[in-house]
Formats: sequence, C-alpha cells, structure tokens
Amino acid sequence: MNSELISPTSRPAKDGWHEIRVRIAPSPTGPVHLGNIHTALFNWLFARKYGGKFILRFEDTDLERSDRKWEELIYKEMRWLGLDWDEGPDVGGPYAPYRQTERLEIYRQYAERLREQGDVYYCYCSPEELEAERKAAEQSGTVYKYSRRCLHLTDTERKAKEEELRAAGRRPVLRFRVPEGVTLAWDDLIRGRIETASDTISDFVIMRGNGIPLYNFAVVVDDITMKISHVIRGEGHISNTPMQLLVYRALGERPPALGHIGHILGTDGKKLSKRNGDAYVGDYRDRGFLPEALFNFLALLGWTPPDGQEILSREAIIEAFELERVGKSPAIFDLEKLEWMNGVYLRSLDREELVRRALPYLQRAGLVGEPGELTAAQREQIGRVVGLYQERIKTLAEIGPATEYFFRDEIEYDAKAVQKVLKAASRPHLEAVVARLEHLGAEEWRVETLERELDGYVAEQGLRRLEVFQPIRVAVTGRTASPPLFDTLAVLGREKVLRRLRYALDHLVPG
RNA sequence: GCCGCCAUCGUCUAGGGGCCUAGGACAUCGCCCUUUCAAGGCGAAAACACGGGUUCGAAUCCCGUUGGCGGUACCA
Repeated sequence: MNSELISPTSRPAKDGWHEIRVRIAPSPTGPVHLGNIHTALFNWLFARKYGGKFILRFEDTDLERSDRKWEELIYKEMRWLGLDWDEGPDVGGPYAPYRQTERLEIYRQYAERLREQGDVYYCYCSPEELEAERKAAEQSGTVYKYSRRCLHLTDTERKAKEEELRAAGRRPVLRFRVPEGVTLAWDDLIRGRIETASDTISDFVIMRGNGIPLYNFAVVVDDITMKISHVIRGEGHISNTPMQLLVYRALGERPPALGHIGHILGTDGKKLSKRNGDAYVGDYRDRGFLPEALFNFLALLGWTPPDGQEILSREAIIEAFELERVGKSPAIFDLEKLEWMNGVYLRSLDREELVRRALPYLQRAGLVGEPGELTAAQREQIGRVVGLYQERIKTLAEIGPATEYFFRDEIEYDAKAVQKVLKAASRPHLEAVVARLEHLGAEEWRVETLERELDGYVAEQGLRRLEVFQPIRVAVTGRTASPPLFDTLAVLGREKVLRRLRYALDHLVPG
C-alpha cells in the first residue's frame, strides 16, 4: 500500500512553515451562506493568529450561475464581519489572478502535463452513454465506476470518435486515470488520519471540452500555485479530498495540511435554509444583529477557548484560537443564544454608538429621517428614546416597533391592554394626574418632578402604585409594558403625555 | 447499495482512563429585586445513543449496532 500521501499535521510556525497561507474560495453564485462565512472566519482567525496571509479567491467556473454581483456581495459581507483579506481579485497579490475564469491558461498547462504523463486521457462519451453505464451498474447492484472505454480506444477508433464529436461541435473532456491499489490517506488537522482506497474512486473528469476545469482539479492547481499551506474547509469536502490527493501526487506536489471542520446545521439538523432559520449572512444584518455578536457567536460554533469564556472580543478570539480546540461534529445553529449574545453586545454600546447603529433601523421603520439631516436636538431625543430600550431589545430590528409611540403623534392602543387597564374606574386617578401634571411647565418636565407629583398622589390617596401607573402607562404608550414610567413620561414630553391622557379619559371602557 | 465522516443536558460545549456523585453557557422553571417590561442576583430540572470488549478502573481506548450527515456529476 502506498502511503506517501500523508499531509503534514504540523502546527504552524512551529516546524518549518515559512509562511502560513490560507484561503477561502467561494463561488459567486448566490447570497453568502452562514456556513461559508463560518469557514472563512476560521481561516481568517488561523491566519491572523499566526501572522499568515488570508487569501480570497473566486471559484467562478460554473458559468451559468456565477455573477459579478455575487462577488460584490461577498466583499460586503466579509467587510461587515470584519474579515479582511491580504490577497484577492480586488486587491491583487503576487499570485494573481484570483478568479478561476481568468486562470484558464494555467489549468490548461497543468492538464497538458498530466496528459503527457499519461495520468489523464480524453473521453468522448456522451452524457447519455455515461448515464446508461450508471443505470446498468445500479441494476446489477455493483458500484459504479467509469468503464474506461475511452482509455482503451485504438487509434482508428479514437479518430472516429474525434470526428463524431467535432461534427457535433464538441470536444472531448479530460479524465483522470485513477491508479488501482493505492491508499489515499492524510492526517486531518482536526480529525486525525483518514483513509480511502483508490479502488472506490471512479475516473473523474478534470476538464470540460471547452477548457473549463472542474473543481477537484482547479482547486488543486490553485492551491499549489498560490502556495497555500493549510486548507481549512467544511467536512463536505472530505469525500473530495482523495481525488485531490491523486492530483497532487500526479503533479509531484506535497499537499497542504488539511483540516475539515463540522457543518452548521439548522434546528432540524438539516442544512440551514429558510425553513429552519435564515441561511444567509445578510439575513442576520437585516434582523438587527451586530457584526461583533455574530462574529463572537460563529467563533464559538465548533471552537471553545481554554477558559470557557463565551463573550470574547475579536482580539481575544484571535489570541486564544487554536485548531487543536476545534471540534469535529456538526453544530446546530441556536438562534436564541445568538439573540442573547447580541443583547449582551447591545447593552455594552455607549449611547452615541447605539444611536449610530439604531438609526438605519429606525429609518427603515419610517420613524426618523436621513441621519445626515437630523438636527442635534433630534439626535439627542433619539438618544434618549433608544437609551430606554437598550436593555429591552435583543436585536436592532426590534427598535422600531418598540419605540414607535415616541415618534408618532397617533399611537396604536393594544385592545387587550385597554380592556384590562383603561376602565372607567380609573377615571378619578387619571383626572387627578392630569390636574397635577398640567401645572408643570415644559422646563419642569423632568423625572424628579414627575416622580414627586405621581408618587405624591399615590401616597396621599393611600393607593398602590400599580393602580395609578398602569392606566397612565397604557394611556401614553398603548401597552402594558414599557420602560419605567417616569422615564417614559419625561422622554415623551409634556405635550404628548397630556394629550394622550385626555384622549384616554374620553375613551375609557366600562368596568 | 457502496465509500467516508460524526455521536456528552432541548441547543452550543468542557472533558482526552481514576480529579466526574460529568463542569459552563443559552433556553426552560422557581425565588429575589421591582410601578409594568426588561436587565441583574440566587437556585432547580436536564446528558455521556445502544451492545460488547480492553483495564484494578472508562464519558474518555477498541469492535459492532443504531442514528444523522456527506460523496458516489462534464456543481462547487
């Protein structure tokens, strides 16, 4: 058995790696999936931890689905999360180009070399013929492997096939000749040794007739030519690895260190999708999650720092990050924990920063104008409002609905709240409150004075605060739950409060 | 079907033969604080998938079973 294909398990910067070079190679065919950004994060952390390079490269050989707009989105999401890259299509680098469709000549040369060595051969089979082979294998219950009929063609047969294809306006594909009796093995950075017998692998296509390379070939050529030292990717790639090892071997190259991390799954244990939770990075931005919270949360999916700390700054995560502490089992994405963590980060923001982050969401809710057009006074007022909700929201998207009653003149009254609290029995209390508050001028409208008046009334009448406060609360906010009453009244302002109190007096329900 | 990977509370995980009557976090429940809602404090409930080995001793090592996931493409 041939076992020389072991890739190094060495730790970086400890034995002989001149430079740590890792990469993330997404295909720009759609929105950025959380799983991809998770993989990107781990690569980024690894590079940053060991002073290596983090490279961004696009695998855009799926011509049908690849689009520049998706490339732009990848840039955007990476920047949003704070994952910066040292080399990439936009910033260039010593191993440019970083887009596979611009590297076709490179693949052609490597393919040509493999052909000269006899490691690949032309295959003229049509999709229909291959399909028939597969069907036959399936029916006879044997494992499907390409028949290799094109490998054994005589010269005249080959000529004929060539003509046939040319007439149809097509060219043959290049197929890899998988050797028999070889053990393809590597010591996975996070799973230990993994082995596969080459006999279980069918001769795979490495290049289409049109010169577009296929994944298992292009990825190897890119990693070789870009001098990638460590490949950290999702466990879905484990089954591709043996084929890639074959290509490295044929090319006489030592494979990079390989590490396969677990996938991120939805709550049903299946791949993340709309059904079991949002799958794309942008979804989480829209829902009001802070990038630093998502960063922290994603880092903890499949990795834990030695001290078990959960709330960690970006710097602390880089500092503590070790591939040795990355787990191998898949992780279910727990939205509730993310929400908790987002709340923690939200609460840690200072007032000014909170306003800055909340503004886009308030705007989207139609409650405030363009950030640039706000007066200092308006900004100040927004600050007071969001301040009241800072420890009451888990995501920024909640800020609009939560604070609506501060911004609108007309508010919506929750029907159940009205039924329960705004009863005729509260009339004397509300009237007394209006009478007391009316005397307060706008300049006296402060938490202390409001507290003095309202508590004064409660004390004089020997009431419980709740009896008086809840009707007021529902009258001015439309609901039974709000920030502390005095604060709410103070921020709401004299005019809105008195107007709503009077309105409520006109609309009390029986009881 | 075949090949491969994975398997500790509902979830994320600690644990790498005795320190485990299995620890932490989220969620849940209870109590405290309290003008409501939060936040915060305290506490409770909750797991080593199953079966064989190895060993004086197994959550930790080995084998099998079961389950989940992935691959089996001229997708990446």
